[in-house]
Amino acid sequence: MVKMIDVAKRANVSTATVSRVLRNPESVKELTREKVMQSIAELNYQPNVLARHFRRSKTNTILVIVPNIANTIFSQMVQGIEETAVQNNYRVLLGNSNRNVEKEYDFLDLLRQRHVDGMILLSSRIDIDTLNELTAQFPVVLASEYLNNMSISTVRIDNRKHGKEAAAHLLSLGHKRVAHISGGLNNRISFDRQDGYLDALTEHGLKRDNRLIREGDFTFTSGYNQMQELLSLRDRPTALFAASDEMAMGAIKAAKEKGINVPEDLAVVGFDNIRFSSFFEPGLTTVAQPAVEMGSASMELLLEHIKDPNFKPAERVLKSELIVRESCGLKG
Amino acid sequence: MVKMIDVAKRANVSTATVSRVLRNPESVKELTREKVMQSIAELNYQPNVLARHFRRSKTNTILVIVPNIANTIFSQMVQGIEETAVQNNYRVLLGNSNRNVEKEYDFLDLLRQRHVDGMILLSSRIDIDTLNELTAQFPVVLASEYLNNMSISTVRIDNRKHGKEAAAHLLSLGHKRVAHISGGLNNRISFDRQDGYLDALTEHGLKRDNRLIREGDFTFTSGYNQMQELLSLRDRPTALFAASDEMAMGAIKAAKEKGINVPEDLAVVGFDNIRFSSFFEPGLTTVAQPAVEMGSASMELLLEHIKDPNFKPAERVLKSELIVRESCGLKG
DNA sequence: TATTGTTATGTAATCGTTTACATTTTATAT
DNA sequence: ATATAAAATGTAAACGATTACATAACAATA
Repeated sequence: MVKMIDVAKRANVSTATVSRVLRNPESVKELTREKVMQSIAELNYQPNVLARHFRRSKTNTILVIVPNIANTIFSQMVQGIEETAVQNNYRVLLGNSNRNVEKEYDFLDLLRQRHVDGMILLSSRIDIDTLNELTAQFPVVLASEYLNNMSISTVRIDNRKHGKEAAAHLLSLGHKRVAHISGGLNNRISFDRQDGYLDALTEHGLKRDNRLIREGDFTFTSGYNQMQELLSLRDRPTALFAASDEMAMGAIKAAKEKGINVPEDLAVVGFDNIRFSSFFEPGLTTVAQPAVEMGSASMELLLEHIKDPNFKPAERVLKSELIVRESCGLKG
Repeated sequence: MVKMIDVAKRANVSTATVSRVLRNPESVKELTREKVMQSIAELNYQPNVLARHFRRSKTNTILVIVPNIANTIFSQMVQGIEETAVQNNYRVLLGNSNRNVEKEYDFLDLLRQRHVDGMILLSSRIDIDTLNELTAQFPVVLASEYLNNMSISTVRIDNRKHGKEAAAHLLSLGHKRVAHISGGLNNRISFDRQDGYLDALTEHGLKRDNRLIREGDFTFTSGYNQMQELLSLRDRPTALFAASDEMAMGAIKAAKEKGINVPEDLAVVGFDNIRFSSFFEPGLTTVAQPAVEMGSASMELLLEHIKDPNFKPAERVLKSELIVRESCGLKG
C-alpha cells in the first residue's frame, strides 16, 4: 500500500507538504502543489482514513438512529440528512432500532467510543437522564419529537397545530361526529395531534366525546382494530382523523368490510403523507410532513454543534401542509 | 479522556496486559484480569476505537449499498444483514444510492480507502470492470441480482422459476390472455421474471403475444401507465403478472378507473410481497421473497470472505413462495 | 536442587497522518 | 545591498492501541 511518505519522496518534499496539499492546498505554492498532485496521481495514492481519523480524532461520520427504516417518513428524513451530510463531507451511519429500546442504547456506544462525531435521533425511547448525559458531552439532535426542559436541539413540526388543521378540515365539511385514533400515548407526538383535534372541536363548539377517541399505535392493524370498535358504536362517527396514514388505511379497510363507503359514509384524514397515500383507494387526505427538509435541518443543526461545542441548543419548527385527496369527501 | 495507560497504572500492570484483558482475556491470569477489569470500571474507560482501527487496520464495519431505502424489500434485507452483522460484532454503514449510479461509485471509495472491511450490494448499476477490480481486492457480495461470468459471491432467488410459478398460477385458473408488465430491461431480474412468464405460456401451450408484454420500471406509475395501454387493446387481457407489487397496484388502479373489477374482470399477481400488499384492496397475490434471510445469507457470505481472503465466490439461491390473496380470483 | 518447559507479563516499536514549531526561502521596504 | 516581514517548507513529536519479542514467574520433572 502506497503511503504519504512515498508520495513525498517522489515529489521531493516532506510528508508535511503532502498533507498540506491534501488538507490546505492554498498554503502550498502552486508549483509544489502540482508536483505533489502528480505524484499522488502517478502512485494512485489513497490516504489511509483510519490513520487520519485517529490522528484528528474525528470520523466525519454521524449516526442516525431510526426506529423503523421501512417507514417512508423516516427514510425521507434520512434522505435529507444524507444530502446535507454529503455536501459537508460527512458520512451517515444508520442505526435501525426497529423500535427496540435496547438496540437504541447499544448504538449510543458508537457515540461514547467516538466512533461517530455526532448523532441524530429520529424519535427515541431513550430516557432523559441518559440523553442529558450524552448531550452534555456530544453533539446530538432530536428530530421529529421533542422533550420539555431538555437541553437538546430539536427539529420538528407543530403537531398540535396541524392536528387541529386536519380535524378542522373535517369539521368545516359539516361533520359533527368526528372520531380520532391517536398514536401510542407513550409518545408526545400522539398527545399533540390529539390536543390539536380537541382544539378543533372546541373551536367548532363541540364537546369532547371519549367514545370517539381511541388509542392506536400508528400501525395499519391498530387502525383496523380501533375502527371496528368505533363502527360498533350506536352513533357511528361520520368522520375520522387518524394520527397516521397507516392507521387511516387500516380504518378504511375496516369500514369497507362493513360496507361503509369512504368518503360517502365516512370521511377520513390521515397524517404523514407516506408514499402509498396517493396510491390508496380512495386517495388519502393527509398532513404532509416536510420530511426531507426536516432531515436536512437536523443535519445542519448537528453540524453547528460539531463545529462549535458551545453552540446553544436550538429548535426548528417546520411547516406541514394539508393535502386534500378523495378520502375526506368534497366540501358541501 | 481516560486511556489505556491510565487503566494500566491504576492496576499496576502494563498497557499490554490491559490490551490482552480486552482482546484475549484467557491469556491473562484470573487475578490480574480482575484487577484490570476493576480499574476499567472505576475509571469508566472506553477504548479509543479510532486508535484500535488504525492499529489493526480493520474497522469492523461493512457497507451496504441500497438503491432505495424506502423499498420494503431492501429494508428487510438490510434488517437481515444488520442482525447477522451485530451478532458478529460488525457495524453496518448504509449507502443509499437512490438509484443514482454516480452515488454508487462514490461509495466505492469507502472500500478503497479501507473505511469499511467489506461491501454488500443490493442490486447495482456498477460496471463489470469496476466490480471485477473491487472483488479482486476486497470482500464483496452481490445480493438479489447476479451477473454471468463474474467472480463475485451472490445471494438471490430463482426469479425465472418464480416468475413461471406466478404466471402458471394465473394460467391454471383458466386464463388464456395473460399480460406481463416487466421491470426495466436494463436489469437481469426483469428478464428472468419475464422468461419465467414465457416458460409458463409455453408449458400451457400458449404462444407469446408481444402486445401483451410491456416494459415498466418497477414503480407504481409505470404499472399504471402500462396497464392503460394494455386495456386499450381490442382483446383485453383477463389476467396480469406484474414483475413488482407496486406495478401491480398501479395496474389495478388503472383498471378500476376504467370500471374493470379485480379479480372478477382482471386477475392480478405481483412480485415482492411488500408491506402494503396485504393492506391493498384487493389483497395482492404475490411472490414473497425471503428478504430478511437473503440479508443474513449475504452477511454470512461476506464474513467468510473477510475471514478468509481466499474464500471462493459462492452462490446461494433461496426459495420464494407464492402467496395467494384475493387479487387473482378463486380457482374455477 | 537444578533443569527445562510453560505461562504470564513487560518493553518498546509500530501503524500513517497531522501539526506545532523550527527553519529556510521569497518578497518588500529601506 | 541590507534588514525585516511574510510565506513556504521541513523536522519530528504526537495520537492510543496492539503485538513481536524479551524477560520474569511459575510449574513440572529428573
